[in-house]
Amino acid sequence: MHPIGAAARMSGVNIETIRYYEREGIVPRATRTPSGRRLYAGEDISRLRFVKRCRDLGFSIPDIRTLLDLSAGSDAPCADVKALGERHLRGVRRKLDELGKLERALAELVNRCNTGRTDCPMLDRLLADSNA
Amino acid sequence: MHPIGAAARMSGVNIETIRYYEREGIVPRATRTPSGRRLYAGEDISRLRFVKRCRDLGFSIPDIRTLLDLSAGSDAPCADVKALGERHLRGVRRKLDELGKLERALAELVNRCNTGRTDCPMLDRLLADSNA
DNA sequence: AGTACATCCTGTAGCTGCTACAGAAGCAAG
DNA sequence: CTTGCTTCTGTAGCAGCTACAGGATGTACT
Repeated sequence: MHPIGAAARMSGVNIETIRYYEREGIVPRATRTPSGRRLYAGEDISRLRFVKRCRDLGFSIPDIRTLLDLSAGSDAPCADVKALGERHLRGVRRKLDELGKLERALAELVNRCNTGRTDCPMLDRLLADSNA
Repeated sequence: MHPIGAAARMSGVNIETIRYYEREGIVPRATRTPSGRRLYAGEDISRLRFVKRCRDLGFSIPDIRTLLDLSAGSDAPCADVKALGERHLRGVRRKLDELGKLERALAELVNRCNTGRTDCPMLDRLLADSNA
């Protein structure tokens, strides 16, 4: 059994975040020492790692809750997990697409800027009232 | 002079957001009718549009403040504007890169899922304690 | 035993950029 | 004069943490 600091190091989730997850019910309440300090067993740390992996993949907290529920079920309903993953993937691709458009627009704007003179094509564009 | 609803329609910035920008000092305090309603002139609406364009390009509020200051200066320091744009562009590209990695990882995970059976490769991966 | 220092506790406030109320007041049309 | 739209202020909420403050506890060393 490890105190929260060790659990944080082992899981890659930081201390404050672990406490936050506990408040939110993402991880179960830790057992405590007589003085009230949290203690984590191996499976608790695995769960923290699971949550961290999901977060790194961009899953939302509600999605993670669902994934945890699914993984806790007697049968692991792969179809549901896959559906959730696919939905999330579509969201990620949409964002990727939007960010790509943004990148192109921004790059074009920055490229116009030839720093030689004082007047600024980028600023002019942003300030222009026409949308042409 | 237009009331806030018209200003919102004309600028594409919604009413609550306009008031928020005013509170934050992004746009100057609007003049008011005797009864206290906000009134916007053409230049106010241009400014709102400027802010909107910047937000659409992903600039943060502090960055927009800087851009507004730069554009208000007697000389428009193109070099500074360009530098800010480039810095932002680097940030966008970094995010794009990260999101791309995430997309690949997620796609691989989802692809592994063959919904036929009850046990779930994706979940297994997320749950696994090894990082192999 | 004393003391220094790290770690931990709870509870609350802050971050970004809005958005969504509630409850009151003004305004325009029939 | 009533109906219904718009606007007002002020406050709280969203996501997902992060950063305190102020106190207790644990550990290591002298």
